[in-house]
Amino acid sequence: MARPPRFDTDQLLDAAVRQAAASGPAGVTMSAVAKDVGAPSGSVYHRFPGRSALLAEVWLRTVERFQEGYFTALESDADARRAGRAAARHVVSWSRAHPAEAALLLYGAEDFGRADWSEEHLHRADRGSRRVRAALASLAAALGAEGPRATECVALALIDLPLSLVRRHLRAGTPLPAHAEDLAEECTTALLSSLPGRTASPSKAPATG
Amino acid sequence: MARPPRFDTDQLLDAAVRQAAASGPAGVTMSAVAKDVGAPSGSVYHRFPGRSALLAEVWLRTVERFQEGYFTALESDADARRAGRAAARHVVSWSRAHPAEAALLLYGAEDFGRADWSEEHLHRADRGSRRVRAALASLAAALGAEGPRATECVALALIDLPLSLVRRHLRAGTPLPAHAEDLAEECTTALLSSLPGRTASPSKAPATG
DNA sequence: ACAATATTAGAGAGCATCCTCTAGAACAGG
DNA sequence: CCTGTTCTAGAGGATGCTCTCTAATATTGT
Repeated sequence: MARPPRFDTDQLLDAAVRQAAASGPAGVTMSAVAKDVGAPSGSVYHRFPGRSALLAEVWLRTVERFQEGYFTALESDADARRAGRAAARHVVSWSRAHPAEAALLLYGAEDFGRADWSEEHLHRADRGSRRVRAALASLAAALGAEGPRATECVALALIDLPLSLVRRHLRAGTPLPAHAEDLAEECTTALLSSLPGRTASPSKAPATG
Repeated sequence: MARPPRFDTDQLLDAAVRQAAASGPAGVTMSAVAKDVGAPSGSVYHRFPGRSALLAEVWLRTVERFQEGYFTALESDADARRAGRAAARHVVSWSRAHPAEAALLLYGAEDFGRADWSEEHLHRADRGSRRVRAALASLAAALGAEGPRATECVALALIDLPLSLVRRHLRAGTPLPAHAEDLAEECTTALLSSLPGRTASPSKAPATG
């Protein structure tokens, strides 16, 4: 007993992603999103209580969609080194498959107005980052390297480094080259092989790389 | 035969840097800068023809100040590997010494309205990036690795990776830890040691690439 | 002292955006 | 058909920002 929606939430968020990729988080205005899908601004406000909510949702949806495959890759292999390589590849290939959403990932939650988010949105964000931190720490432990410094190095290898590669090309406007996944994997391998405190020795499995 | 300025260019640019570090490039508004130094908006427009010019100047001044020391580090040593390590350290230590300006470096020229820049500003920007590309390519060649892929890997090792380290802490709001320079150097060393096509050998040697 | 000039000072027009508000349209169920 | 709910539709106020314009002011050289 209700009128079916002409513009649903995902449709609006898709438009928000396009805007963010094109003009940055600041370009995600309620009117820009409305115009993008051909809706009046009232329809956008019907779905989201305000701009902060829209920004939070578009950021969280993107991050969660990315993390979905990322965790799968991270847990794809019992060997920590191989799992790390798979994760690095995933960052690049996911970005290749979803360039607009990848452009979003290059920003941070602060750029999407985290300061104005609701409790619930903050909670969702925290949940995600805690999960990432835990996975990275456990992978570092599996590699035999513990402590915050090792975890930081693993984070650099498995997240920041592949993202840098993507950022470089998105900023330049050039498409990701075909060998980008290989390059990311190689670089990650190199970093993991020189973890502080260790040089190279498997956790439970043999194999170096 | 002229009245001395109460608010000079550098003072206004310093305020712009503070604003950009605090609220991103979008937060650099003419009125925010004016209020920051306690000047009326007219004084800001007396120095800069418009917002695009202010954004261009603050971006270029920051990049050029950074590059000044960066190139010195890159050319500090005839051995390419040592020079690369010095460059990576410089990225981190400069960011530690100039946190607000480092926050700016984490953005890109596009975020500072490059699309609206004057010919001259575009020229200054191009000049800088050409010089960086040249230095990286020459360092890659000195390492015996040629081709765009090797250059890209060197860029990752000498720029993006140390910047990622800085970004991680600036985003989190935590200060750069004392060992950050060491960590950057180690990671860069690891990457340089595994350049595509090579593994390890001195500077002028034949090359595979 | 006087003229010339660079600069401050700030009001206000023009514009875009965020958000509110009211009116009505489309559809499911009785 | 009729009722109730969800949603579209878009006008309009409030706010904030860019930029212009006029007038006043401080300083130097003569």
